Amino acid sequence: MAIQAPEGTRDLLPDEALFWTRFKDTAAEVFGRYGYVLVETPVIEQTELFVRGIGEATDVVSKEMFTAVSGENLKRLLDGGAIKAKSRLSLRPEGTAGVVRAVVQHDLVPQGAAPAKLMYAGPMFRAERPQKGRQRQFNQVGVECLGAEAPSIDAEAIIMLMRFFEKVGIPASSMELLVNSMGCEKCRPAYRDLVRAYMDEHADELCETCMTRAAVNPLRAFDCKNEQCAAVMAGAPKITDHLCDDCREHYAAVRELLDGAGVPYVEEPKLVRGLDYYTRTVFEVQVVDGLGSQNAIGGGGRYDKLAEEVGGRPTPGLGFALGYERCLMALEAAGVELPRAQRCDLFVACVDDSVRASAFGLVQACRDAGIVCEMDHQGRSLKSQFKLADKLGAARVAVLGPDELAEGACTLRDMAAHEEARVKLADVPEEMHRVFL
RNA sequence: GUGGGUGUGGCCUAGUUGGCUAAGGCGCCAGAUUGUGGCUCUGGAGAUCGUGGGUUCGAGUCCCAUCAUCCACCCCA
Repeated sequence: MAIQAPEGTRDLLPDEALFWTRFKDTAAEVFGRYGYVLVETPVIEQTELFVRGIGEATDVVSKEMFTAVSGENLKRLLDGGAIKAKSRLSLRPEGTAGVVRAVVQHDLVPQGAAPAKLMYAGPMFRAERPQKGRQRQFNQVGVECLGAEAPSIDAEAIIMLMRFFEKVGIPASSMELLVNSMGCEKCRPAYRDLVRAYMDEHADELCETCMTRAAVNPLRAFDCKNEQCAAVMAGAPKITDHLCDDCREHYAAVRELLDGAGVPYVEEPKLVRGLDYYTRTVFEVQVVDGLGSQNAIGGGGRYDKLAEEVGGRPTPGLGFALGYERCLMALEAAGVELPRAQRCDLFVACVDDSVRASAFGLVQACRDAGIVCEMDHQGRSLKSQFKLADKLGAARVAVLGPDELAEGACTLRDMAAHEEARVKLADVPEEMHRVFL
């Protein structure tokens, strides 16, 4: 049997590859207006980075990472040996950890400096079972702002995320922005204990996994899809009622700025993110339909302690990631069509084999002049050359036969207008430019 | 990792309670008088029915396994 792409991966064929490129370009253009510039970090990082940054207990790290080691080190591991920490590598499951690592490593935020605003776009890898809206290799576009904790940073990032979604064609009416604050290391532990205590009181009404969560990370219980759990958790203490003064003010300021910008949002006290590094502001953008049960197209938040986790000096940070494939599904649900990658401005058709060399020369001259030009390479009849030209969407067809060649010209046909005219071969590139510019 | 659905030419499908040379549409290729497209018509190529076993006189149709895929759980973008 022919070899197929690995489970949960897929090929971006020409039309989509073009769309993905434009998607990234649009992101760079929109985010660039807010001062964000592109960085490229490795697809593999030391496993340690993700363990420390994202959190060892998170699902992403504990069971969804692809580990990468060299063949030689793999042999050592299989033989029961040990390898150096720096040789333990993983394919990145998300983009933030790598960018923050790069910021720390290259000291992009020296003390007293203006914040670093960075964006990235590329594949992420998670060893999950694929389903609608979830693959093992998928593309994300994200931004990270390090070195500023002002609520205006949170607000502008959220605003530009919404602006981007609208720019690529996702109807505002089909999106919902959820926001919440998760507090900081000062107020969250106390709140977490409150939730845990509440859950213990209702232990007999909650599912098993939720009770496991109560011990490890009680906040995750808010995500449980079990109806009864959801009902019980609806009565649990809300983080927004237990924020410290600083966090409450910060959160209020973010909302005020969003209000001022006219960006609609829904406060969702149950919104908790699955990655350990989040503090204070968290947000998520969901689409109403078309995405199955994976309805979040973007999400992020503040992570003021992450730089320290990775070994840097204390540096506040904020970022978000958006899923390209999920956006694509949202666009398809909205009826947006992808552009065609293949195009052709001019097709040179040969009447018989005697003119092929001349035709080849004409094609080459046009290409050198910047025209997308093609000819037949399979000895097709003139009739089928026209069919091919039509299929390629050629705007003009240059017919080259013994008659034309005798006078150093070709018959240039306007496919849409059904009109033809004799044009000197040397004048074809110029004529094409006249038509298209 | 767990659960369920699906797997027929490049694509989408038909295939009745297992039975004559696996059917249709799209697409592809070639024609429909003299050097020309998009519509229409005609003809043609192309499938050992995901793979490997098994039951049977006989299996695309039943059973098992395996692979792939889809959907859901978990979790995330």
